[in-house]
Amino acid sequence: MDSSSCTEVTDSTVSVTLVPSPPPPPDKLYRVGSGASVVLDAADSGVEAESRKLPSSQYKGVVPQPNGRWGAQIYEKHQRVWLGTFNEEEEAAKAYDIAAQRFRGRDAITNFKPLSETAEDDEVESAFLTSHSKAEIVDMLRKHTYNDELQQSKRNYNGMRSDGSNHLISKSKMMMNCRGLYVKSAGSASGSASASAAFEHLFDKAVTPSDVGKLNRLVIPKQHAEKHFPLQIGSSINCKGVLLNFEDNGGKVWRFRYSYWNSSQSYVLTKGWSRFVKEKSLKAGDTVSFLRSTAAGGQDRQLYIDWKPRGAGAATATTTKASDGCGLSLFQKEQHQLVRLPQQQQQQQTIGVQECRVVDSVNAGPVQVVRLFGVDIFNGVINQVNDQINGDIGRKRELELLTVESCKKQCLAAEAL
DNA sequence: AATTGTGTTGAC
DNA sequence: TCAACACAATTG
Repeated sequence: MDSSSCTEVTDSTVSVTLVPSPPPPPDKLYRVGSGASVVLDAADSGVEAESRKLPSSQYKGVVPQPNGRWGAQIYEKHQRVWLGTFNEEEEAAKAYDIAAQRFRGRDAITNFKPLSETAEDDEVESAFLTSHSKAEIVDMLRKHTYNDELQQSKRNYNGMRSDGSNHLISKSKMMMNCRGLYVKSAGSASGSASASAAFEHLFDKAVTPSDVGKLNRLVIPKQHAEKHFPLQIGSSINCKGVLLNFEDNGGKVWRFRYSYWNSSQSYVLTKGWSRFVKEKSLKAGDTVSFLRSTAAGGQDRQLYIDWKPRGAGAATATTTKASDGCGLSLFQKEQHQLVRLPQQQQQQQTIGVQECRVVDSVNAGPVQVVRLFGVDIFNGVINQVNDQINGDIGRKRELELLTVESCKKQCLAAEAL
């Protein structure tokens, strides 16, 4: 084995000719069972042999999943890049198209022709694509947040160009982005509130081996949990808990399910936590800190999470673990009016969602960068950086990004992503 | 237990 | 490159 998969390729733009989109597959097949070799098992009369196999997709880059869903994938450098799973075959096909355009250029062969309706939109989308690394695009596809992010970027683009300082908004907004791509209803509208940042340190916890182990959960010390993250009875304590969003120093938003485990009588962060551990390479003994911005609204408690290596004080998470880019400590630099994030704090059914952000306080270093929350202030730069990162140096990071598993299921959408 | 998405292989 | 198939790794 060589490089562990996940290739991040250089931005070569191959040109292929476009293609008439393949005929829409009218028939919906349904499958059952697990495992590719499954069998519906009918009587076999030879001809029926076909029925035991998963139906192939008529779309390029789309593969059937044992459970009836569809996976999307694209190849590059002899390696497969997984684009996620989707309920609808067309969604998967679309995901492939997007990836194809990002990976192979505008003229890449796609399932459906133009990505966007109007020429202008198409233009914007292309720009959007190229302004993000392949890994980012893939990540969005896997998380089903692509559409949203694209929308956001469009808004920012229209609404505030020519205003020097808005570049960052675009990014941060995108990071905060939450609704799944299916959400059509209720829309946009929501204004934005500004988070004039002031951070309140909630508490720290030195993670235990089990916090970073296979259990995929972080135990929140009871006293802290009850004080800072009270679970509301009706909505969560009994079932799924709530989803909390945090943003890390790289500007990445992390969502963890927070709930109470009766069995162990403890408060825990579950879903999503393992990913954080993995990406940050958290080791037992390291410390995670939870913060909250005291926003004007008072009610909108944005949460942040930070972490530092065991050694305490100085080491820089960033350096050590290359995760999310610069460690601009919010604590120090704070007051970066980072600003208005879409306040879509919609709550869904039993699950409540809160917006939070994570910060890396460790690195208060002299970093004087133009990166805020890991985001470059200048768009152009973003690309370069990304592409560099994606070069050899950042292979690992790329990997992480790609592996960062995805929120599967649309539940996410439902769950308020 | 249900699902995802990776390992692999063979066809193109 | 690509998709089919098998199945290990993750999540729920």
